[in-house]
Amino acid sequence: MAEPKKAKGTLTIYDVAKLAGVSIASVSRVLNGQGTPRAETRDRVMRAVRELSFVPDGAARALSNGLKEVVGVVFRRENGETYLEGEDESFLFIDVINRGIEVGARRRGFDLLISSVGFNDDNVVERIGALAGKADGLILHDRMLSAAGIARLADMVPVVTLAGTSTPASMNVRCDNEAGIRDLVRHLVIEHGYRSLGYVSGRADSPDNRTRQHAFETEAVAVGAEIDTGQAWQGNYSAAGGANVVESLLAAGRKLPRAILCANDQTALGVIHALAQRGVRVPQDVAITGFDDVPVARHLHPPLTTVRQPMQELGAMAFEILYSRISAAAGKADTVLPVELVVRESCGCTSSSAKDGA
Amino acid sequence: MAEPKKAKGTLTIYDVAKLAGVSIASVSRVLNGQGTPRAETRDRVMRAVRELSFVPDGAARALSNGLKEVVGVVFRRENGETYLEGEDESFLFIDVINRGIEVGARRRGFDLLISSVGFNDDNVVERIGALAGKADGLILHDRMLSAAGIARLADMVPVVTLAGTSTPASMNVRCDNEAGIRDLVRHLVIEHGYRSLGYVSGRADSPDNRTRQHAFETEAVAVGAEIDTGQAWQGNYSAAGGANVVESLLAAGRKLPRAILCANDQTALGVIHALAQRGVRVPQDVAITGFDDVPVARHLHPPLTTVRQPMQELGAMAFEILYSRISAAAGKADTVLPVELVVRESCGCTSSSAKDGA
DNA sequence: TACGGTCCGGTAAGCGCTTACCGGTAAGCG
DNA sequence: CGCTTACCGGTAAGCGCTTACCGGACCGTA
Repeated sequence: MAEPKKAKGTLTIYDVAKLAGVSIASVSRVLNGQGTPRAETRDRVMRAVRELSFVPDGAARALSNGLKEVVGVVFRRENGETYLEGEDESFLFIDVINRGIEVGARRRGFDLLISSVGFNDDNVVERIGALAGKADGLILHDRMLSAAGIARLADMVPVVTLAGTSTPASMNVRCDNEAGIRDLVRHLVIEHGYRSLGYVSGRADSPDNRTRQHAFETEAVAVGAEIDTGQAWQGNYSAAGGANVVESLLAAGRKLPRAILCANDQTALGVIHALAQRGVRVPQDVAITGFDDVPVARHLHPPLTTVRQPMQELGAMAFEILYSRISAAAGKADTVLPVELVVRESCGCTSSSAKDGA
Repeated sequence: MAEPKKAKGTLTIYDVAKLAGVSIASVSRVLNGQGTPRAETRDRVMRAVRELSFVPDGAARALSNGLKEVVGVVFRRENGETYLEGEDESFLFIDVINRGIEVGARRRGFDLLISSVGFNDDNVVERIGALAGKADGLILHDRMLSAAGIARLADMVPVVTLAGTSTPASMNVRCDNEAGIRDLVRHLVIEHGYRSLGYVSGRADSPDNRTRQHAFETEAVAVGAEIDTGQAWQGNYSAAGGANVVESLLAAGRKLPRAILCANDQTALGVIHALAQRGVRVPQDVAITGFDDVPVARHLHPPLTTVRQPMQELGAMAFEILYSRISAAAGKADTVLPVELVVRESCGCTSSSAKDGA
């Protein structure tokens, strides 16, 4: 406040020490709460720090401590510049997860170094590698990189992937897709007595989708329901994709199964819309379920029965796993978070029998 | 790929140098493209780097170079955990701006260190201060901190604020609110001949809002229109706030002005909705305009006449300003980006006369 | 053959911090 | 009253990198 300081940013612990009349070691100790400095020493240091608006240089601390307290987070941009309607949803997911990571990180004094990757960027691994050099570890969102790419990065720093699969070198955190689908199938078959089921899939390259589809087939067989499958059921996680599946199924004159599980809520939204257009009633003629429990799910007509994934916990957990790996060289390779069946009305339950998990 | 490396992360430039059979200086030079190493030297280094999956440590580089290549970005979370419907909009703004910052940053090899702040977090300045220690500069989104808080941070690192006002120590980037409002007022008064105007304001504490309101009053007077003002016109940037204003104006039996400017598109959305409820026709009875040009603006009934702000450019510009300050100790204190009037139909233009800027 | 000029590449210092180590002072004890 | 013990706090090394500086090798020229 008083002296004309040197060129901003050149302020070091030496300046503080000089002003406080102590050694740099004392300044460092006070700042980090190490040792047991005398009250007077502490005061003098604190006063000098305040006077100078001193903040210790993160790079120097990192170098000395071997800990940057920074975690790199990488996600995929849907496309270059503009944002489409449908994109909001996945955007929101990413944000909620990142928020979870941030909450977990803050608890340990870490900050988030964020980088997004476009669909057809090149040198992605190199770019993320550079990021890795500035962080203690990396969290990679869904569908970022090939297994080989992940392995290369995992060679440099600890890596946690989300909703993927763990590799020898990287750890993974995901939600319990199997349990979610299993609960859905059982609810539909055992409680409602539906005998025929269909599954509108998500993007073919998504591990989450593959897991869900596989769980669907396995569980349906286990409870003795018929399933309708095939290329016609291929969606892509979007409402448009879901509507398409219904259109082409109907156009081909196929009889719809009694209940249709959708890969995610967006898809269910499209399916319900397309069905309504054709005069098919939900749930009287066909029961529909989603997956995710996005905010609008409860406002659909009928309110959507779905599976809630704990997105924010997912992020927080991803950080925690990474952190334990960073600080203790140990971390669970594959972590599965529980999901929750949210029964509303699109499955055929009535608002009185449905217990909305909200 | 072959040797059992030392504990991951302990890999240094010395390891690379040893494997390549050169000195650390050569490794560094090759990695940074300095000097003119022989082709053979370069090859040996590159091969060793690849073999070891080496990435130079960012902290050490930063310490040595005096440049971290990291910019801190701070924004405000609307509230703790859940996300409300209306929040999406501002969320999106933040994301688009951040995306702009990222684009600008990438060009210079910088990454984004991101931190969000809750409404009633405490020690905000301390927390951001810690962030500042890990970054070369800070970009603060709208309405984060008091001027004093900003000043304290600006004492530590270069600071750019968005949509605020510059202080002696910090720089600011914003859109040209005055011009936007001026264009709107002129269009309504001069081209359409409306003689009475109203302005539904945004949050009272928003610099953007204050600027817009002031420009509205000034310009309306300048072109000789009557204006209706007062407490009744206080909105809060939300659709609900806009609807509220209309409700209470109507409930009080006040005659509406011929045209109403809204502080932002969200507000206009609420206003149009409330008006429709009461049977007031837009634009036949009352013309409405927004501000921002959010994606839905063109899909409203009638399509909304508004002002487009170059959000992504805003972010990119903020970074560029900050960067010039970091690298050359100079940066424009106050930067104003041009906006664009987007004439659609809610002002009374017809789709043929309106030239949609999309 | 000898000498000057180029060009590479190695050696070492230093970036700002943390902390092991050690020395000095004061209090406790015999 | 002198010696041990404890407690603070200072000195200096070292974290992994960049780069100024310098020396050696090789070329060209006389």
